[in-house]
Amino acid sequence: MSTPTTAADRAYSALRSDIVEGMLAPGTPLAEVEQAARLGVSRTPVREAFARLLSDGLAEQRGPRTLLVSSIDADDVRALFDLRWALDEQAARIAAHRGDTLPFAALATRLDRATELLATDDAARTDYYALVGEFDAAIDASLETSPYLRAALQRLRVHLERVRRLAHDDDARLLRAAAEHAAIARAIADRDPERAVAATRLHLHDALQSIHRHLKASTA
Amino acid sequence: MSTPTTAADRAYSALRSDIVEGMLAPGTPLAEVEQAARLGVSRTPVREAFARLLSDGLAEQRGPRTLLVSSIDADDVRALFDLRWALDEQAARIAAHRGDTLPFAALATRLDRATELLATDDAARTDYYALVGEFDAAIDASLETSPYLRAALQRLRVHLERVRRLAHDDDARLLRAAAEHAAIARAIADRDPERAVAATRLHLHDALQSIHRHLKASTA
DNA sequence: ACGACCGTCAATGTATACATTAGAGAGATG
DNA sequence: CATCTCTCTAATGTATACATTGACGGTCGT
Repeated sequence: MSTPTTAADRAYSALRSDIVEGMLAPGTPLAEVEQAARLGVSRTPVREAFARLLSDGLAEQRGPRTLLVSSIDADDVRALFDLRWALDEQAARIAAHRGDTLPFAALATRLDRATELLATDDAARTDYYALVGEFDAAIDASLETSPYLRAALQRLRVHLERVRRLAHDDDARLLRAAAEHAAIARAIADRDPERAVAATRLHLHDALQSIHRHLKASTA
Repeated sequence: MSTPTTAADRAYSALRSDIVEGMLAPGTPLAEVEQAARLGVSRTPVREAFARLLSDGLAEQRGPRTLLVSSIDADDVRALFDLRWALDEQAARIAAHRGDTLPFAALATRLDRATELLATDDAARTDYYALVGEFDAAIDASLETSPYLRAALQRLRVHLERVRRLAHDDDARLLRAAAEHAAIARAIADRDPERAVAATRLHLHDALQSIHRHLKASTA
């Protein structure tokens, strides 16, 4: 009962976490032997993990034989949002059309409550991020009949989490983000696709601006 | 000079082609030993190829240890278009904003000419598909600064080609498709994002309808 | 001193051997 | 006759050995 999953899966999860959490910094070379030793497995599962990271875009190839942790800068964020805009908008539209209204209604109220909490207690960040996670899960559930879109969204989210760690939201931004998320959830709960799309656009616009402000500030 | 690429790459390309072209039918089991023997390499590169096919969505897992060529039916097509709609629309918008106008202007005229040709010479199918390929390449070129969107599009196109082989366009449809494509190209060449998006929507709507008609006809 | 060229070797790419397990099929049982 | 279990095998998952190549450091030339 020690290894419920395969070694390749564990290697992948470990590396992926290390990259997303910044433990393996962008630009770090990924060597099979080194990681195999670190993770306590042979090169074979590590190799498989590297292939998946490459397909995720978490690693990139430089030259024919060297793999690096992929870089992520302000320009990547903009490029990421070019895709996110398309996917989130469509996801919101579909969720409003065919999603289960109940979870979104519940999330809307909980997000509103979180807005109040965040105003007073700044330790509620974790709760808010957990709520966003639930929101994403609710979106995924609504996309049961759109597996391709759902898969694209899930691939995207890994990168977005990386960005989130890079550009830590300030409290004021978090407050507005919660309100924006609540607006999206409510529009979906009301089965109003147009409003859901509009609210999503608003959220993405603000989120991108906030991130860019942050990155510009930390670069300068 | 016999192997310019790695064995894993060749195995992947071969399997991918076989799946897209229908030589490996949906539902066919993919066994490492069998494919290794067929392709004349060891299991290792085949294994790597399988991993990539899985991440492409060209193969799917049934149970913990069996891989099948992924199925594709009318419902998959609808799901595929849920994603395609989002991506193509955004791509058209961005191409109209920042793309090189010249290639699109050239493509527009060539597509119009193809429309005339298709009306008389039905052997011009190949030419038309080649033009669409060039159009896609021009879109990709316009997305140089949006690599995430471009990557998502490229992943999607493999599946679309599979659909195209599944539901062969009839001549009438091809004619309209060429005209619709020309309209998109012209809108992009004119740097008119809104029109490009509208033309894209029109094209996708018609394409989806045509495919569904075809599939319903062949199923019945 | 700076750049191009080249040999070394360490890391990758591939094959194979070993360990493990899922899945097909025989047999038993209701 | 269907279903369930159990076995057994053949395939996968992993490790390792072998082959191959390109990244790095040194040398040479200018």
